[in-house]
Amino acid sequence: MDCAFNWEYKTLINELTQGIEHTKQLREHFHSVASTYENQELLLQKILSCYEQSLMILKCSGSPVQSPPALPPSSGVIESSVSVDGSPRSDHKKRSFQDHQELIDISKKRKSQPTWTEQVKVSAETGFDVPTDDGYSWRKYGQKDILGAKYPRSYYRCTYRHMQNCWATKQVQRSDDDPTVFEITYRGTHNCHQATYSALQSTSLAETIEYNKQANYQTGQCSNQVLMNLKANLRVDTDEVDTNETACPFSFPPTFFGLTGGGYSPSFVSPTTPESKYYGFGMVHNLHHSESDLTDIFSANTSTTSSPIVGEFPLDHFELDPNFPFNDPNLFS
DNA sequence: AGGATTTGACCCTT
DNA sequence: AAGGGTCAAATCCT
Repeated sequence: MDCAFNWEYKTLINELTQGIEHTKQLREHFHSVASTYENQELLLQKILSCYEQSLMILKCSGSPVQSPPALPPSSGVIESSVSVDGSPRSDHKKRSFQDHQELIDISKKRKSQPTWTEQVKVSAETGFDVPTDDGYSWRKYGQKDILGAKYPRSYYRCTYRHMQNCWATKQVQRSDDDPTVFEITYRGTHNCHQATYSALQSTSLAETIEYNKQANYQTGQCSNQVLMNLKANLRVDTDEVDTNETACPFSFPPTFFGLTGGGYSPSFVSPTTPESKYYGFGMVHNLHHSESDLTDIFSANTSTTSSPIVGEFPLDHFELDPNFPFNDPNLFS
């Protein structure tokens, strides 16, 4: 059976089921004295979102996601401080053909990574400082003056790049027009262990609408990426999917689906957050990714399947930290 | 001492 | 060739 269709079908069912569940909850809220307007509004948004997602899936079903090509032999080795033959990487001039080919693969991979931006406004409370805590642990690896920009651009990569082969990066650029606004460009998706926490947060909170409105409905376009985003964040059973070829081990930061910083509890933000300031503000998401890149995305992410850490997030099958706050009544509300 | 950040140099893309 | 992205040695911080 066609994997993409299979997944779309399941996602659709899942969306509609969730819509029913939310509607039931809303009905209960109507009969509850304790129910607040905000809660009801939130449920309404959830329901609307389910309908919108379902519609989107139906619209997109005309352009099914293609199965990814087999990985090139070298793509499993993404990057290391030494080359294949063990020589130091700094010796670029003597790079072998194999190394060169490897770099090309890496380049392709990076280029095809899903990319989206957030505009984050900081406030006086945060000291107008760089918004660093988005639920993930980042390490700064570069800073660069950009032509025509007043402020330098900072480059961050996932702290667990080498430990867990997580290739997510982000760029932080302060806005020229409004220095309190930071444009954060995320590239690639986390497949490190912290992604599990964050993905769970994203599903535990209802503010998943903002992203979709801003990034997808706004453009009126139907991207396969959207489907993959859904796949990464919804409770879809992907058991029947061949994980070697078509699994989409994506998980997006908690803000990716419009989750605002104030929406999730700092108590379980990131396992380790060196840059531990907490920011809460509205964000605008803007996904930009070409559909033609999809096959590369699959390739890029399937290359991580050999890793012991799996970023894929079908909630039915994930592994959880035993300390995870399941008892939190708001967790799955 | 080990990890994080800074920063100049290098590489790749356009 | 220019500009952006990344690397890695040097430096800083805890």
